[in-house]
Amino acid sequence: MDRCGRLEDIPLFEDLESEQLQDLAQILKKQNFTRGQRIFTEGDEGNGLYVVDLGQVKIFKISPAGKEQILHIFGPGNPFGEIAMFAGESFPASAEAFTDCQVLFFSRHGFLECVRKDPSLAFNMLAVLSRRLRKFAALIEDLSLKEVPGRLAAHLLYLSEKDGAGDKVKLEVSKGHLAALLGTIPETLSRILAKMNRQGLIEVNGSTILLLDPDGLEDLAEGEVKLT
Amino acid sequence: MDRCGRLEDIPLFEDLESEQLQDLAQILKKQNFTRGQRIFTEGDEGNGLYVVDLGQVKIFKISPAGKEQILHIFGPGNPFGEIAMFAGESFPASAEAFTDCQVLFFSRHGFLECVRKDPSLAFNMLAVLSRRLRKFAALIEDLSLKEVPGRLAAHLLYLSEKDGAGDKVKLEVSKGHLAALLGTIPETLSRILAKMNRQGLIEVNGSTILLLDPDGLEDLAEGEVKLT
DNA sequence: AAAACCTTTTGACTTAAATCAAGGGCAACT
DNA sequence: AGTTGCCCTTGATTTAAGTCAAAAGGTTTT
Repeated sequence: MDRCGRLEDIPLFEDLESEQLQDLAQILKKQNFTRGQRIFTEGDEGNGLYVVDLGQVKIFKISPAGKEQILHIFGPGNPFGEIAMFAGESFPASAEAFTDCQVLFFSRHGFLECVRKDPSLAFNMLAVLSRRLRKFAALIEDLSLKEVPGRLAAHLLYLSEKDGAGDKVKLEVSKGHLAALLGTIPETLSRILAKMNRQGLIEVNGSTILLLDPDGLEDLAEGEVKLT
Repeated sequence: MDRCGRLEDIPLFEDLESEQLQDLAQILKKQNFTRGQRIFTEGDEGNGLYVVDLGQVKIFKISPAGKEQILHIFGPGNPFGEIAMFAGESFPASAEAFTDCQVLFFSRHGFLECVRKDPSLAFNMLAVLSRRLRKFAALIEDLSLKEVPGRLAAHLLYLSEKDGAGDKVKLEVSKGHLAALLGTIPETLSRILAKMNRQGLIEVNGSTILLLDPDGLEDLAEGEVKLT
């Protein structure tokens, strides 16, 4: 989705009564942010729900030492800031514009009203939250039980599946950001890419990566083999 | 909560119409498990929702090498297995009886029917999922951005807050399990406890830990100081 | 009380990944 | 063309934490 022309094109708002769509359209406010601009910060009080309309938004945590763990990079159609709506009021992580972007903002009260009225919206929201829990569970598993090569292999396979583009994967983020997504640092990522390259698992060309040995990557991702 | 006598005592079912409570009571099935018994395994098809009635249930991931990351230890009143209900069908992690336990099981179809009928149930479910997302986000932060002493310090402070028992914390799980909860191994945990002891941060007596220097622990948890 | 079992601790060692520091490649701008 | 700045890579080193092995404490069983 390149842009959310109509509300009903947003997965979260699928199958909604047109009455609710109108209500939502009423309370919606568009906001613009430039690349790098902070949308909200961990700990801030959450006053509503955001949906990416245009561009990309990064959800992340950062340590005092400055190391960053990216939790999500959301594109058009993805809601964020929802946790604060349903549990407590503070944001559990920070959000900033990953690219110049436009977001739709729905006030807490108005949105909750709509959820209460339309079971479809509640269901869609439950589906969104469940998918994110699943994704987080996978990330926790990666961080706790896998080493960086395993995480990288899993990520590459995930990308190749998602894009359906065969064995050629095009990174849509810089390698530095990929490192933050994998819970490591650029230097380590660089070394591991080089090592995988040497071993004939992949072929790296700038931000294009050719998966030469998907089975080998699978073994790495499963933790059955080590990258020697 | 020591046991869920009535459904309406379960937070998830708070504020429900009595009609829905009756529906739920209809479809509910009680199941018993003995300590260590598997309830379901990651990847299994999810056919319904569980709620702990008696005892404790462990939700976890395990690596091929046998290292375990515990995601939750749930006591009475806590639902689990819900992600498979709302997003995809497979369980994202495994569940086993942490103690002998009894769980309530609600079939997928019947439960979804209730959610559709009663907005309160949807809301309660959204709150549950949101709280878990928040908890997972914190765990990801810990694993990615903090070292083990920081995680341990954070956990101890969390326990002391939760129990409200001043500065004396009683571990309800073995140190081995605490290690798996923190994403490390017993040896490492043991060493770090000993080190914190030596530095006068805590005083360990079996499974009772006295927090001698909460501020120092706070600094550790925030990553502002290192345990030398 | 002895045996068997499980948990925890301690020590010596290895290893994965972070840190520190420097250099290389590439694009944008002047 | 040259400079600036950014991103990426490479090398040397440090460090946190995992591994392996053994011993010490406890608890339950027989």
